[in-house]
Parts: sequence; structure tokens; C-alpha cells
Amino acid sequence: MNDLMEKASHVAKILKNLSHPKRLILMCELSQESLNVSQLQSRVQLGQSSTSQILKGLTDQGLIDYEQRGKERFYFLKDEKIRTLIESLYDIYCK
Amino acid sequence: MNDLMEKASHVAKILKNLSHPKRLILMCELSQESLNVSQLQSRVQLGQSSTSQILKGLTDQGLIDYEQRGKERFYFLKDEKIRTLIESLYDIYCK
DNA sequence: CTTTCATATTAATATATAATAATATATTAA
DNA sequence: TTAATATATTATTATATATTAATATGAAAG
Repeated sequence: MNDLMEKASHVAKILKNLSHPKRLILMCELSQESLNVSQLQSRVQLGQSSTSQILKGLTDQGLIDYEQRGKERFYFLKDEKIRTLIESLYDIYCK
Repeated sequence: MNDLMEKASHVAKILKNLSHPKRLILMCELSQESLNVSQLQSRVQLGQSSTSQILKGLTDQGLIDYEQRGKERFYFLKDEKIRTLIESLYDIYCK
């Protein structure tokens, strides 16, 4: 039961990151291509601050990472399991 | 973008229901067999009230349903897509 | 070096969620 | 018809999350 709880907590945290429409869209976009903050901002219709905060959260949890190019930061999916999960979600709910 | 937002909101709501370790375990249990409230309670280590509230939320969202047998209510998954999703999660994170 | 642009951080507030306790309902059995 | 059991509901509180605004950092251009 303890091991189960740990696994469940881990998966639940990841799901929480996807459990908000705009974060979900953001992650879907990132599953297609690397994008910088202002690109993400406009695709997801959120302010600069919220977008940055969300990206920080996702980065802290190891789900995404970024590469700095000049002034810009290009974010991309770091965790391949997330990509698989997003694909499954697409298969289940959007086909 | 609007259609996208609608779809994303729908999926996000479902994910939110799974984004809590105990609700996730509860849903996993229900994906295996029908269970009554007190069985769920003990498997998930939650009080009676919380368990009932969670079950109500899941029922309201059409994810589960129940069948009354005497004093007891046996809950079961109503939405087959959820079962598929839970199986995917298992494949991705627990194998 | 100073201005500009992209992004990050902090703080403040509003809103949602989780947990608990207390009470209510409904079914069955005595 | 009352008592016992399973479950539901309501109210309250604590905690977490989302949003916004204001300020700060850091890279590059001039």
C-alpha cells in the first residue's frame, strides 16, 4: 500500500500539471515543437507572468527544460513519458 | 482555438479527477471491480464523508455510477474512456 | 555603459480544493 | 415503529492554486 501510494502520488502530480486546460494546451504544443515564452504566451492566451510561472513549475518538476538562445528561452519536453501520455490522451479523447 | 479550448477543458476536468493520489487509487480500484463505499474507504484510507464526497463528484461528472443493493451502493466505472486512460497510465508509469 | 527586450521573481489577492466533524437520510431487521 | 447500519449532505476550516500587478534580472544592440 505504501509503494502504491508513492507511485500514485508521482503520477498524480504529473496529472495535476495537465489538469488545467491552458497547461494542457501548453504541454501539447511543446510535445510538437520547442517554443519560446512569448510564442507559448500567445498560443495559450495567458499573461507573461502566468506563463513564466507555469513554465517554472513544469521545469522544477522535471517535465520540461529549456535552452537559452540570446534573450529567448526555448522550452521543450524533457520527460518522454509525458509525450507518450499526451499521445494517449489524444488517442482516447480527440479521435 | 475555441474548439481546442473546449476539448482541452473537457480532458482537463477528467485529469483533475485523477490528479490526487487517493482519487487515482480509488479509480484504479474501480477499474478492476465494483466496490461499495466502505470497501473503497478502507482501500483508500479516507473517512466516510470524504469518500462519499469524492464519489459524488465523480458521479456528477459522469465518470462513475452505482447500483444500490440493500443498504449498500456499489460503484463502478461508467465511462469506458477512463478505463482506457487508467490502463495507459499503468503502462506508462508502472511497468 | 545605458537602453531595450525577453523573461523571471515577488507579493497580493481571489478562488478552489481537501479534510473533518456533525447531522441527515434511507434501507433493513427486530 | 424503533434501532442499527450504510451512505449522503452540510458547514467549517485549512490549504493550495490561479491571476494580476509590480519589480527585477540578464542578454544584446547601440
